[in-house]
Amino acid sequence: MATISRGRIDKRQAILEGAFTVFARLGYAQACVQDIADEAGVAKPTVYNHMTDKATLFRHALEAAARTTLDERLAVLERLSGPGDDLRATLDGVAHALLLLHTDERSCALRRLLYSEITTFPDALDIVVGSGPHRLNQALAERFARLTLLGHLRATDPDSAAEQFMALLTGPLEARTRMGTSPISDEELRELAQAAVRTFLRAWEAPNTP
Amino acid sequence: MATISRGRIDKRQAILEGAFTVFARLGYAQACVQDIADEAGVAKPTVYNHMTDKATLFRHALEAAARTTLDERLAVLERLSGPGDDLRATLDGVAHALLLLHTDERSCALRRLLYSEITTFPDALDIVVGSGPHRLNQALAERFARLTLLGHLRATDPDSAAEQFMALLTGPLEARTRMGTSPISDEELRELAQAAVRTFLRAWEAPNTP
DNA sequence: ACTGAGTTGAACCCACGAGTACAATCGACA
DNA sequence: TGTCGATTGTACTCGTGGGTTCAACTCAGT
Repeated sequence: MATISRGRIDKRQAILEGAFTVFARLGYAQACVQDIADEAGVAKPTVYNHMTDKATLFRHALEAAARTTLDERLAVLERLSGPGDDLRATLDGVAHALLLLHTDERSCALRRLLYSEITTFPDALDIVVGSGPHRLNQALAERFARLTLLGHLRATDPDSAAEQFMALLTGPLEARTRMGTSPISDEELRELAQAAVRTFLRAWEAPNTP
Repeated sequence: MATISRGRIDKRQAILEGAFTVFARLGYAQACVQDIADEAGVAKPTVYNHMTDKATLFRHALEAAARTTLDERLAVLERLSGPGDDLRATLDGVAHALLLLHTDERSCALRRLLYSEITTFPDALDIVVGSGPHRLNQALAERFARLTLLGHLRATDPDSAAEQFMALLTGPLEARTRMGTSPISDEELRELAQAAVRTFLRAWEAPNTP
């Protein structure tokens, strides 16, 4: 088992990472197992030693990548726990960090893969998003609810607030980065974050701030 | 030429439509030309009579579908030309119409295809988006600029306003429709539209409305 | 009826890639 | 050192699908 045979550095991990890399570069159908094996520095039969199928290899690679990016984002949201004296500055920071993660190579590739294979792998969305945007929105809504209790935000639906915050943040990116295929400067990212926060606060900030 | 031989109803059109249907259902790589020919009610060599290649067939199918959906959306934006006595009601109507188009089968399939093949067809984005979101944003920004002159909207960047309006509108959809794979009720669509317009106006409406 | 462009069905060639078989090898552990 | 399981390279089978060929056919326009 992978957890015991540590003699040669765990091949399974290398296979999963290589698989994600190649799938991200070529898409599911175009990627051939030999390429993946090469990318992982492994022989083709070894791949089939660990994964029964190209399809399950794909699923596992997706799952691993999704878990990684979700954890990164949740970590960023932690900053909203400490209330902070300057709400706008805190939100700006969080927004910028989220945009950085959102424009990450890994993240873009994952979204592309999900979009592309959603028809041939209907369960891929459950694998990835089952712990994806939903959990993220939920966590964000939780923070917003707390901010509402502290009198910083309007006392309306925090779920809707979280939904719209993420929309304001990531929506404009698609057009500007050509769906994640062209890079974007850090300044532009920072401006986008500030613009999103500005609009968000104008609409959601509690009217009676002392 | 296709413009002359009208004897048998234009095959070219049937081929393009069939191609888009099959590509949308299976993705580029999985779709085989025979399937497309069957879908179009045409023999395989006929396909190659009109299109030199599977790749160019793909490009032309994308282009045709993109032109269609763009025209539909631009038509909706026309409603913003007549200023209208009730801005919110007008925006609600436009937002709802845009959401309907955005959740259309054709539209979702086009987005999926674009996302999936953007790496193997880097020029696909130019074909589609060259007359896609950019032109739409531009048209919307134009209307917003006019509304600003009429004193309805804040006198700030109309481009940014258009960008954020579209983001507020379409962003929440992705999660709710599971990337366009699960249907959404018309009521929910209407609520989403109103929520987006509410937030948008709170942030962008001119402060001194008589 | 004659011509010619476009269409059709069927068969064909060829490349590519998933998955397997096998003999040789390596590394850990007794 | 000897044994065992995992790994490796190679070579193989086999299905699939892009693209082509060709003879028969259909339907204008004359």
